Amino acid sequence: MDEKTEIFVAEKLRLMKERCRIHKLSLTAQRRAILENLASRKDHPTADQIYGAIQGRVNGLSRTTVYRVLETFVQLGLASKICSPEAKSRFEADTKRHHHAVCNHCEAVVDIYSDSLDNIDIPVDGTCFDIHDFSVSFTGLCSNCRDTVKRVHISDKGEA
Amino acid sequence: MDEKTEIFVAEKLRLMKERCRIHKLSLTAQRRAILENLASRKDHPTADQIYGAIQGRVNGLSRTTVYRVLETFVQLGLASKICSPEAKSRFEADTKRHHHAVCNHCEAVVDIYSDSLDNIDIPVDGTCFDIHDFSVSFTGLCSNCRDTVKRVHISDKGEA
DNA sequence: GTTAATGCAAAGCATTTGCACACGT
DNA sequence: ACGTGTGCAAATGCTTTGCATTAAC
Repeated sequence: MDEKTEIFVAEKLRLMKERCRIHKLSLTAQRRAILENLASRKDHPTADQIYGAIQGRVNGLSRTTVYRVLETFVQLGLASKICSPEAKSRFEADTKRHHHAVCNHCEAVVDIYSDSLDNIDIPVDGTCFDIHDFSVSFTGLCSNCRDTVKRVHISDKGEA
Repeated sequence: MDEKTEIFVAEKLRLMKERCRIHKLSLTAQRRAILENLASRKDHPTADQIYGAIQGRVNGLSRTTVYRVLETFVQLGLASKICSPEAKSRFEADTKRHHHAVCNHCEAVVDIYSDSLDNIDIPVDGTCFDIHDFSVSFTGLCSNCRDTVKRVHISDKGEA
């Protein structure tokens, strides 16, 4: 683990303490271990992969706890959840390029058509990825839910 | 079903016949019914929702077939698969805005950081969606797989 | 007639839930 | 002490698989 990662992990742990205090959540060994593992890796692990990585190190850690703790972290804005292609899928017949907006509350998906989104500049980055296609995913509240729901989660995107 | 949808469905069916002929796949009643249902709806149904919608209309249709046929459609470029928030999830500790590239072959996920992507113009469209955040998802081949794999699937994005 | 597709039932994973016990504050 | 978090085991839900049957070309 390089120095940069160590600093990142330390900062995450600090932030967790702060958020837990604010929301009156306990600082358990499991939460610490899970956050430490997640923050120190560069891949995008599933709950089960995190469980596999630390089950030896935390006495009697259960898979259930990993699932629950990760969900808590997402609520606290300490982690993000991204979806995986092997997952439960939705389908659509429209195969032209277009984009989606997903409601954080009711999980409705709406299509977005936009020339400007279709033509964004694709950055040629260092990963040597051979890009075939792309799409933009928006998250937020749909027109039905925006009036009903005050606040969906506690995250404060953009910092730390 | 309005006229525009009817035309879309008819065109999809035509395309299916063509693709099936090219790849020597059978034109079964199930495939027709599933494509017809998928193409005529504006939502983003799960396999199960499609099954529920047409199980009465096709004699003895099985859930398994719906799963298999949808997968075939994706391979043929007749449908797209999008991931759903209720699905198998991956997590990451980085909650700053960034983007992802997912390998079509090994399903690896790599992070992409780019100021230009972070600042794309968000179209103010007619859906009244209250957008909280967004990210861009790229699909293609990662640096490992690009050399190994010739062609991942048969889709030809951009037409039809 | 051959080859491919379907249906069924069972298996496989990922994830969630209920409840008793243990831990953090 | 109090309330919350955890572990366990069982349940749930989505998806896949094996194999015999049936249908398409």
